[in-house]
Amino acid sequence: MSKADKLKARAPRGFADRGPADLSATERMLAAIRETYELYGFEGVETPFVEYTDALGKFLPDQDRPNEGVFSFQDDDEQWLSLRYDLTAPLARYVAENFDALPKPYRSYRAGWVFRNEKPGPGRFRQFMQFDADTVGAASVAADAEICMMAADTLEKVGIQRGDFIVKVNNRKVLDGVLEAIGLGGDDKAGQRLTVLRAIDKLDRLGRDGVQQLLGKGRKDESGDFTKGAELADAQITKLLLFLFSPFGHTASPQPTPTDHSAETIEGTTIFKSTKNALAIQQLRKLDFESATYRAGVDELAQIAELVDAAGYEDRVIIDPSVVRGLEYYTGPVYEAELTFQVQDEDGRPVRFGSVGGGGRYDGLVGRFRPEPVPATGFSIGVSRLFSALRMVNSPIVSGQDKPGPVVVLVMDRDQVAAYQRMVSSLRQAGIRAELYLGSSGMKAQMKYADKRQSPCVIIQGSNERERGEVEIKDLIEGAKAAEAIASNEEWKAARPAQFSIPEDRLVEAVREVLGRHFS
RNA sequence: GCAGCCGUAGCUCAGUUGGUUAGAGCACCAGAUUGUGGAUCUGGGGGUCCCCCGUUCGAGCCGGGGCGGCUGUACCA
Repeated sequence: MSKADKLKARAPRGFADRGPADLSATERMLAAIRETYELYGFEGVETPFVEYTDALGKFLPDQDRPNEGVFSFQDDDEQWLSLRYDLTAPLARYVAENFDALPKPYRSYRAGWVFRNEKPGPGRFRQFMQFDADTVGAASVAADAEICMMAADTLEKVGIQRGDFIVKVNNRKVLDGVLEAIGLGGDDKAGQRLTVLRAIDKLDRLGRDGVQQLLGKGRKDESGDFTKGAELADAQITKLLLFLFSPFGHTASPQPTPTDHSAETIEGTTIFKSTKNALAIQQLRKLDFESATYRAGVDELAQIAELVDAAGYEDRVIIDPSVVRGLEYYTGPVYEAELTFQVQDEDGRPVRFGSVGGGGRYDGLVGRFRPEPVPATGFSIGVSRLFSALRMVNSPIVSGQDKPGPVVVLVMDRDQVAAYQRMVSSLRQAGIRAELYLGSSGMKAQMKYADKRQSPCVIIQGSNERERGEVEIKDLIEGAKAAEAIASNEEWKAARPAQFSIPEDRLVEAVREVLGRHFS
């Protein structure tokens, strides 16, 4: 059979395998997140990967494009099912289904895989993990403030330094109020409102000029592709910019970014960067848009600011009116956890990491299943994104030393496998990772195998040792160090560095000693 | 989705105006060493030159279409 006839071994586009190093590092990171969530009083819950499509709330697949955005399929009874694309909608379903039994407010966390059927890119997969925490049944913005503080604690817990991240907070009511006040209220303006929100959402990436273009006629990107704008009048744009930059400077990071300036001039008014949430609230009140929604939203932000400032989080949880988040179901406070440090990619170009998580209040979601309205708020961490960020800053939680490989018992004589297996068993019974070499190659290959497995040492017993009732232990870590000084192969072989012989009944003891040398 | 760039061994890449059997380094396997990781030397396995169609006596190279990758942009619960 020629190679062309063989199946090509490849993971599907946008799906990734994970090796042992990733697995254990991810596990450590998840444990740290879980610990923080637990500390705040949240409890675990798990829901399935698959939900009824209508429970996910987006849209029923139509016949032509049943998998637009989500992975969907039909059950025996014609019911549409979908792989979940976030953890919020499934939680809403769970809470509604178990409403009477759950304590309220119900506070729970869960980590899990979610799936999105869209074009993958670097660092962007069709299967990825989220780690959420939600408070359901609490209308008070104290719940929102708490979740923001918890997000900050979580990032520190996994090894992001204070100052290298911020949790930005805004309120959809504020945004809605501003849009209303500049004449974009009403159902007929829904499309335009959406375009405006999308433009605002891009502030940190495109900067003020880009957003200004998108609010007006539109913007052309580097490749010459044109994005149609919201077609707002200049007066409307000015008001929006005044709003966006009112507590100006809160997307700031130690390094310059497109949005990081110490002052901004809009229509002759120069606005200086403020660094205090209370000041930001003052500014927002000063703008005084003619909208009850706006004032209610600012009041909520003021409460949140007061709570986080009182708890000493004012340098990490920051009011920022440019945060938009999802366009689908958020109804009140929205938040976004952003990493503010810069790193270099492989080509040495500076890269900003940006958002590693976000969330907000979704008061309408559980209510879809219930006769009564149920307020809820929650936060979601993009586990994979956070993980690669931690890799880049070398957080000890992901770069910590991996556990050593197994002690490998070499097979010198095929007819002695039972004896070798006995050694393996005695090591295992002593709690030491160990294995018999199960391949068919010679000794040299077995040494290479042990090396690749990161074995701390190998056990050697040929006929010579057996006759004396001994085994040889070769310390591979020590040996590798010793080898650096050896140039010729003859010397290398003769020296047998870091190798010693012991009576067979002292095997466990001696291996323990070797392990103790390197992994105390 | 749209736009630009790109596609030769597991990886990084050479490959002349279109001309024998397509190369290198690294990696892998084996031997030198009948029982020792590294280094060195020698040898070996690996390719539908992304795919299809076309032009040509002849295509890795030229043309068209497709697929895939990267970058930007759009969408994003």
